[in-house]
Amino acid sequence: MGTQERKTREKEARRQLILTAANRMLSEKGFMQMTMEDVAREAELSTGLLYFYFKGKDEILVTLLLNSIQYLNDRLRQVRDQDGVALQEKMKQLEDTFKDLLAFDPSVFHKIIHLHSSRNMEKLSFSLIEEVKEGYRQAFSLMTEIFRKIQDAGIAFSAAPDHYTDFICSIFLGSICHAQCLFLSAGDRDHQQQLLGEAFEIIDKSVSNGASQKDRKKICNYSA
Amino acid sequence: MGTQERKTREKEARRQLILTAANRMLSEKGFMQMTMEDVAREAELSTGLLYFYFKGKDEILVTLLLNSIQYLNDRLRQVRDQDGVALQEKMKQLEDTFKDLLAFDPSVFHKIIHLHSSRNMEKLSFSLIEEVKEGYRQAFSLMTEIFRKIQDAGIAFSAAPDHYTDFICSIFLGSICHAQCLFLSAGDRDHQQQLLGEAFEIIDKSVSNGASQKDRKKICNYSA
Amino acid sequence: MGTQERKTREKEARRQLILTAANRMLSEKGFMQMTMEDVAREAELSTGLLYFYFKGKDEILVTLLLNSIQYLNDRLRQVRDQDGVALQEKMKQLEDTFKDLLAFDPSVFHKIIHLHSSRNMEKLSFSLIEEVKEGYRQAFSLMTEIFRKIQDAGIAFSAAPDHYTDFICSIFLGSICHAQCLFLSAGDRDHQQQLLGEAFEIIDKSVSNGASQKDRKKICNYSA
Amino acid sequence: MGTQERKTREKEARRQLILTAANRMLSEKGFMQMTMEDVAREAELSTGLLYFYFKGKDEILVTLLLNSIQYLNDRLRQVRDQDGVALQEKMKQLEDTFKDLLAFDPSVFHKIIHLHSSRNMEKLSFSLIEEVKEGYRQAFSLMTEIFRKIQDAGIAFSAAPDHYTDFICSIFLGSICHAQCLFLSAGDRDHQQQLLGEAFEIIDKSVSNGASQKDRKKICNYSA
DNA sequence: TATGAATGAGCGTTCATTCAT
DNA sequence: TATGAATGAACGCTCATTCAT
Repeated sequence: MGTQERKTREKEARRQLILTAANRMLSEKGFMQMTMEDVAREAELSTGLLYFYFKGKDEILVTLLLNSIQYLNDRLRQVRDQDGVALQEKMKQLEDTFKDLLAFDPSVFHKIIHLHSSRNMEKLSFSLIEEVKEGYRQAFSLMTEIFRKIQDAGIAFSAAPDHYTDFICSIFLGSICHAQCLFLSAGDRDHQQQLLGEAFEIIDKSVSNGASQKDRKKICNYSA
Repeated sequence: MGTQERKTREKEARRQLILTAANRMLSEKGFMQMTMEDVAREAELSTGLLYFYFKGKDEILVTLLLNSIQYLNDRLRQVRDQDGVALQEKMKQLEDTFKDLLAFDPSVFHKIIHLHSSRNMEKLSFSLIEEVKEGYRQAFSLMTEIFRKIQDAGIAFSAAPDHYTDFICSIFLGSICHAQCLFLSAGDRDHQQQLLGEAFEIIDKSVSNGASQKDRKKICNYSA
Repeated sequence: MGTQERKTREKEARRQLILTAANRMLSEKGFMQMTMEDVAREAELSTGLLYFYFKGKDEILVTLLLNSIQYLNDRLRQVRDQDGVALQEKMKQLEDTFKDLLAFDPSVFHKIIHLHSSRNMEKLSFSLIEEVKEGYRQAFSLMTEIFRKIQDAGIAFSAAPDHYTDFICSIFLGSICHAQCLFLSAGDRDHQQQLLGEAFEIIDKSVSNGASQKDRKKICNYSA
Repeated sequence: MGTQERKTREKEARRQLILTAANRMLSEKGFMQMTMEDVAREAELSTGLLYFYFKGKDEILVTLLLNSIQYLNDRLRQVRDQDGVALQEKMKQLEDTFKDLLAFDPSVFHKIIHLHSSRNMEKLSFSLIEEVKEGYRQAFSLMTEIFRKIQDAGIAFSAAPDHYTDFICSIFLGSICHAQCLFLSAGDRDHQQQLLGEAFEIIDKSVSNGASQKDRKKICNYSA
């Protein structure tokens, strides 16, 4: 019935409310400094209610991370499935994907970091950890497929597709981290997007260069 | 006086004892899980004494980080100042520098991460923060100098030297972080060095490619 | 009216449903570990509804205890009123009564214990406490009557009937408690009934012995 | 050195201070209602310090229980080893032992009860649980030895010594529990000692009766 | 210098109870 | 009657830091 449906919707809305509030506090204070009371206050709810919707603090974090992973994978799937585009376009799409992920979740890096902070996973349910693992695997797999497609199109990559996946992942994560170092040393803000952009620029050029040696004609247009 | 000198030396030795112990615990448990009592036990000292040598937990962390930054900068200076080597050699030296940094301090990444964890710097003394900033600046500056030298030697870089600095820093930090993701998703160990190696391989090739088009003769031997 | 009556009946049925569920959870988890949500889930009702039928968690416990007390008193009345049986038979009936009480409510001991746990009675309504008191008094009174009858029949008891009441009550409660100690120390199960049986055996024999000295002829058949 | 020794003594004194405070609060409020802050306040210490001396709330309880068990076993050993006393004396000594245990630790019953409250032992260290088990076993074993000695002396017991052990244990525990029932129903205080006394009186008489039939001469004086 | 006992604020979490619907 | 989301006080426990000796 409509009533039942509305309730379900409202419950989901509450969950989202909490997640949004947690995300705000997470960006503001970091995971360790964020208390459940912070989240409750930000969401204008009682602390107890948080535990009605989530098993605990860690589950909130992981749920948020899973959201971001899903966002990334959705975008990666689009990039993979979109045919008839030029190589540079594919790389540009990848760059935009990561930039948008960063806009979608500015603290995705910190979520990943905390999740891996050894002792924090022990309290998580097995299935939730599995979801994260699966999310990671899908992301890696999708990226590798994309790189393979590019390579199959004749572009001369200097390494195997899965190495490119690792390479791009490292650059994504590293750009965020290095941006913080720059922020500390120079005081500027928001280098993340910029660093990512510059890194992709370097990669793009080197790829074009590499490509040029093999099959320059094939660069512009290839189909899956 | 000799006595005074000996005292100073012994004090410094104690500090090192604590730092070494802290480093061990840091690798073992991570910063949040490491308690001051852990450090004291590992150093076979009392907790109270830690506060005689260091202002607090954070200061220990930052001191350790400064050590690692200094190690890095020393190495970078050597790379910069060593003349008469081929381009590939310079890149290889850079790669080795970072790999050695990782061996020298396996938890350097986590130190950086924690330092930036927003609220953790408030308790630190101004001068200590300045030291870190200065260390960062020097590292960036040294790397940029190195890249500039390479570029000056006629190697066709696809970007400005300081962008390469950011690029390499990102890759260094990102490789460590991504290695953890791989560890979670695949269960393998110790991808850090490997990922870093693969990343440098990709860069090397692209640089060679780029270089080859411009001035292949100049690659092999250049002098500052 | 019939409708009214049905409603009353249904309401009582609901109460019983809750009580039964609570009893199950009580045996399974113990009072402190049993949450109201446990009870609600077990009864397939909502938590809120529990508070329509009962003032709170403690009231459920006490209501269950009252049930068991009533069961005991009903049985004791039967033992008291049944004439023309031998002495040993009376003692056997008493033994069976307690054993059946234990079967009827395996957690009666824990209910009693919790009720007495000092601060737990403060929240209970005056009348409910009075009911428990009255139930206790009736049980003690009934048992004393039974012992008096036995004594009046010429059996040489070594103590006054009310002392025997206390004695038997202590043995009943103590057997349950001691069974738990044995369970902890030896790991065996279900000593309750056995301990109770052994205790009664000891009592029986000593009573027979004592009796034999005075008036053995009167043992076998006496009437109230 | 003297200083070291004094420190050790003072530390032990602190432990005792906490245990004493906990015992007071335990009698006053019961285990569940007693908070660590209560104990700290009563001992005029900070809550944190409690955790320096004890692993947690449960460990305090068990330590107190172990104290009482040790007290009991010491007394039982004395009873067992004292030769050349009459049978009645042995029984009287047993009675006094339990009465003194009750005076030594008025809440020993509640400690036992809580310990057995299923889920509470999970947090305890294995060795501590083993100590309790061993304490129980020793008590049972000592009592059984005592009863065997009495029986060997020619006293006609109506049951095996270990059944008598169970019997006496049940009566001890049951008397305390039943005293609470009486307190609730009648409002009187301190029936514990009295009930225990009455119970022993009943047992004594029945034993004397039983004994008289076999070997009255041996009652008065026997040696191990 | 060195010790380690002492502090105490703070946090994650639980759960009996209430209340809007 | 019935629901179940919402409340919020309470508690056990941790640990960086201090301080008397």
